[in-house]
Amino acid sequence: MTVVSLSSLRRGANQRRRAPQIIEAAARVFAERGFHGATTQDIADALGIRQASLYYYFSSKELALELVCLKGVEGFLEAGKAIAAGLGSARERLILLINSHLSPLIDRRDFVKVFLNERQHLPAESRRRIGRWSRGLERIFEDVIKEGMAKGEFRADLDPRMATLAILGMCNAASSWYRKENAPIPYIAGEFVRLVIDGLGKPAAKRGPRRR
Amino acid sequence: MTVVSLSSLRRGANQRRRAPQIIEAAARVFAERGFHGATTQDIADALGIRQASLYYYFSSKELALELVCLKGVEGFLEAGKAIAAGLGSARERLILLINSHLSPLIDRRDFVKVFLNERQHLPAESRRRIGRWSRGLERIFEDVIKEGMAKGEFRADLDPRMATLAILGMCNAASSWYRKENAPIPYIAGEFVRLVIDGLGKPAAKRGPRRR
DNA sequence: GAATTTTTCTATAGATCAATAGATGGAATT
DNA sequence: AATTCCATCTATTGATCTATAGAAAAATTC
Repeated sequence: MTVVSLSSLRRGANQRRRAPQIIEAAARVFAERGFHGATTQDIADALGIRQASLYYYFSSKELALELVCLKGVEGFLEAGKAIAAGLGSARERLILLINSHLSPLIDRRDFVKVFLNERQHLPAESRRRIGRWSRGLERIFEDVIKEGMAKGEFRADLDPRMATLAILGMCNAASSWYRKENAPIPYIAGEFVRLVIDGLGKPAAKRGPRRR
Repeated sequence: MTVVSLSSLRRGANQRRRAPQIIEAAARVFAERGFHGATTQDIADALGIRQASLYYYFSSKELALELVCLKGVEGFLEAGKAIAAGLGSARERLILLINSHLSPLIDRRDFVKVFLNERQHLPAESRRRIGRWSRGLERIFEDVIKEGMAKGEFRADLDPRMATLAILGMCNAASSWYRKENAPIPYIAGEFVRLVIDGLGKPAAKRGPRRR
């Protein structure tokens, strides 16, 4: 009789325990040197193992890039959807969107940076898949802006597409300077929100109570 | 007696007549595939010549990148300095800066894109040189914003550094989507200006005449 | 049209890099 | 202690890519 032992149940679950570390090292190296500028040797060096040993964890350098990009996207994916489905005024939701779009930088800066800068080098299929998702996020922003225009929360003469691209560009750029500037993400998000909602200019009237 | 003929005067001036074309092809290929993702063969293919023939025009692939980046920077350089030295209110000058920062996209999109995305792969020395210039441009924006705050044209509670990074991020991102969206640069600049100055939100008071 | 200069070509060297194959060491399991 | 499984290693192949050398062709000049 073969008895299903505890250890045999665990089998497979324990496989490639170091995989997360490996992918994180890949993210770091790709973020620093770019996908094509980085060699598998660089990744191995960052881990203190031999180049060929990496292939125990991924079957190709391109797959490593895909894994890194996926982890870079996840952060946005989770947060964005929840907010899109949630409640609140357009203004409130835009604030949440900007915050949630910046927050993955806290603990996944390299993954996000690689996703933003290197996804173009993914093989065709996964690039399309990730591109589709990317457009989905743009739409979430755009829809909230349109809603705000329709409800009179935002100016009616906006071009919502331009506004979306402007906001996303602004937020995404943070991935490249977040390391050098040392401002905490919630602070950055706060400044961005005020800039996007109110602009640089002084309000026409004396600073009065804003509709809430 | 050797007479200095017209042709001998012209000598050297006529050398490498095709150089601008070669660099433009390099810009196109670097913009599309990234510096390390592009091969010299790709550039040669874009020109319909042999790979080795390129080395008549530049002595290394890295030098080609440098030439492309320089042409990508020039556009900003010229315009930015003139505005910084010019007259006008902070608001007016910021508007000019945003316009002049976007305008090189019209006729040098690939050069700008390569400068923004691939300058990190330049050899140390030229990277530093270009980095120094880049910080110079940031300062131009930041100084105008500070001036606007001091003169009461802009809100006093801004973080001028964050505002600068936000605006530059927004503008620079345009280099990556300008091709797909088909909006003319002056239109994009106009939308960005309104967004930056006034924000998305409706002014607190009824749309009144703004101070000019 | 001969001479000179500019441009492009062929051929190839030399280096780097991703990926495979198979061996080895070590931990866990029985 | 023997066995099985996991992780890493050594060694190497084959492909790709930059860059050089020198010949050939095309254009320009005299």
